[in-house]
Amino acid sequence: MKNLINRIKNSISLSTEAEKYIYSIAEEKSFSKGEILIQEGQTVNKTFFVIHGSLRSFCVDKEGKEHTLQFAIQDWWISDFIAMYNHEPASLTVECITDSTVIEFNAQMLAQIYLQFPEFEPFQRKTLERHVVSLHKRILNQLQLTALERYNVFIEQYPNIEQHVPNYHIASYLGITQQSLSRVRAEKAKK
Amino acid sequence: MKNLINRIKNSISLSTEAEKYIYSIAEEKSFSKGEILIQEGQTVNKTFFVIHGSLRSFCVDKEGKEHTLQFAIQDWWISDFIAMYNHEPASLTVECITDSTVIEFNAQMLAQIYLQFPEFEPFQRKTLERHVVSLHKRILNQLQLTALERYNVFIEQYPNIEQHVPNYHIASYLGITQQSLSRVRAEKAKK
DNA sequence: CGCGACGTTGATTTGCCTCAACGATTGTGG
DNA sequence: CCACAATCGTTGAGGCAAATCAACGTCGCG
Repeated sequence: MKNLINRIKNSISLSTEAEKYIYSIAEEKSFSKGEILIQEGQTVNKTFFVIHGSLRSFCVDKEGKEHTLQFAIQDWWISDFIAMYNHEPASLTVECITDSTVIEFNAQMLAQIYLQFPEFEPFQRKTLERHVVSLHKRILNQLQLTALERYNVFIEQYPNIEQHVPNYHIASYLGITQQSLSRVRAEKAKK
Repeated sequence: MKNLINRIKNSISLSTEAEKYIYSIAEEKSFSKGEILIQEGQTVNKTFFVIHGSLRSFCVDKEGKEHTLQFAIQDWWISDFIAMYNHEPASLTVECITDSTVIEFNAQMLAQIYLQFPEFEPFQRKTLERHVVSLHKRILNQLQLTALERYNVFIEQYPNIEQHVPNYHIASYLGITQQSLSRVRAEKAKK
């Protein structure tokens, strides 16, 4: 929990009351590998801040294939933001990849925080701006890079993550098959 | 300009002073087809709200190919958000596709607005949330849909735009070549 | 041990790219 | 008003990167 408070304090000054409020709407929870934090189809009233471990959000297409939208490691937020911001049922599943500890926020209560403590607005605005930037970069990478190049960018962006998450999840994030990723990695290792 | 003011008023209540401030930092401008609003490499201190017409942002890869990140039509915002939010030189170019009228904002002055008129925060937060949602959807589409399906989603999302923007720009947004799009459209028309 | 999960490799297919040529349309200068 | 070039979309031929289908090796675990 300290992690998050410190991150916020780096960005804005936090009153004691506001800090108390955060503690009142947040709950530290642990999940083990394979557990589902958000299930496709359900109403999304939670968002998670990762203390340690790794999680991912993904959708399942009409052929049953999974496509990873996001990985989350320490200090990242994860949820089904499409569902949460649009107030619609989840189209994504959020799954625990390795044993993890997260801070779970009730989304409704979190939305209240801006009314009670407007000082959070700049913090959230900056978080959203960073999120937009990373999504723009991801789209540009997808448009202009080859599978190998995207893989290289990935392992640079998520160092060490490959040791913890299976390759077929990484493949599904990069938009290729597990087999193609295997070949790409073999090719890369040769050089 | 009225468009934008009304949009804001739909979302938040706007004091007379705040409305005056908006007018003071915004300038309505017209650009003709082909004009460049933001040039790759330059410092980005502008963001645009579209009154009418159409624009796009794109990057140029190492082989000289263009990749369209975003189209903007009436009531949309466009800029190089990567550069603007990260305070770095533009990696994108923003170009006028058809003769257009936009409201140009100075990015620094716009950033000030939140200090002087905190009531703007919720408006901007919602704008950013919608932006994140649309980017998430775009990434999911790119991961799971075929070229034809992506094209269908595109013309649903931007109705009428195909009449105004050349097909090779649409192709570069979808992540395929102009020729492939041509074949996809021929195939679609047959059925 | 035997099973399931995961990664790799091979053979074949396929969707899209590349290169190239060719109409149709539009705009421009003589 | 026409000749011409430029722009844009289409179509064909061939090639390539990645998908698909399938088999197999390895590792960890009940």
